[in-house]
Amino acid sequence: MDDLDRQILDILRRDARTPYTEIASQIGTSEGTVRNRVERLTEEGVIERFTVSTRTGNIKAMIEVSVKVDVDTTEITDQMTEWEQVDFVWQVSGEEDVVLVVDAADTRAVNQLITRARELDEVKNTKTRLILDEQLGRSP
Amino acid sequence: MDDLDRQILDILRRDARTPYTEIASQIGTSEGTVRNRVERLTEEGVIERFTVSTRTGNIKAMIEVSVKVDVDTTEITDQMTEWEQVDFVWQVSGEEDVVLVVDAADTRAVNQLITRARELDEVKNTKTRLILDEQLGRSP
DNA sequence: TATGAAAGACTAACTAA
DNA sequence: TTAGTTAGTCTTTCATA
Repeated sequence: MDDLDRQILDILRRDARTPYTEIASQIGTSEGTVRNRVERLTEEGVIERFTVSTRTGNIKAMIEVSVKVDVDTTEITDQMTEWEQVDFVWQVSGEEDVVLVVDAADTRAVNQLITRARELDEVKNTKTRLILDEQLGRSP
Repeated sequence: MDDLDRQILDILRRDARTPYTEIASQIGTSEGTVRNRVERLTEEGVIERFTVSTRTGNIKAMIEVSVKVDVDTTEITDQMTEWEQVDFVWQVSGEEDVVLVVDAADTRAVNQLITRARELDEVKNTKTRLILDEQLGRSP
């Protein structure tokens, strides 16, 4: 991972559809180099996936979930990935064990997700935060 | 937003490089239809951006930051988006005001970010959670 | 919804470090 | 031996009917 890699990632994070030729001219190298490096970064797992970030609804939120001590958290998270309007399911350290990042149509939909989580026997408690604003960082 | 849109988004979320022709054949429509819909979804803002998700380091974490009451949070978040290894900066409701989603080389790098946040006069407190596992949801 | 033109990505052969 | 370049070819996208 050198500086050229970081510049490529920076451009792709902002627009993953930027043509290789365009990236190449921005960072002063050839199309082939960019292509080879993107391929390498993908193989190495530095690039996890090419994706789209969406906003299907009006509300983004984090639902923090505490599960009971004797429960295999992965069992819960596997279920939650199947729920609609859930973008990410994170297992985290700290007070709570699972964080759902959701993109919901409205507050009612968020509430339904919270209810659904609370209805699981394994879930002790939930805490919800609305994401009021999201800014993209510089990452690499 | 009908079912076809949802199917397209579902495919793009998993691999945003899937050719329109390939998407079309998967969902039983024409290339032109897929292209027009992706274009529309992008214009409407349902697709926020085409991007890459990366794992440049070994550690992903959330750093929750409380700022003082009399501070304009946006001033802080604008700075934080410039910090390296920061993927997202969220302004959130709840106990804390800002959440940084970071992708750091190692625990030391996470610690440096925490220190950097704590050094800001406007910051009251921080709380960090490691993201132990990330799963992609079904979202739309 | 087709079709052809234009843009972009890929192959493979080559060069340089 | 590895990274970078480039010309030619194939694929995808896009505009038009």
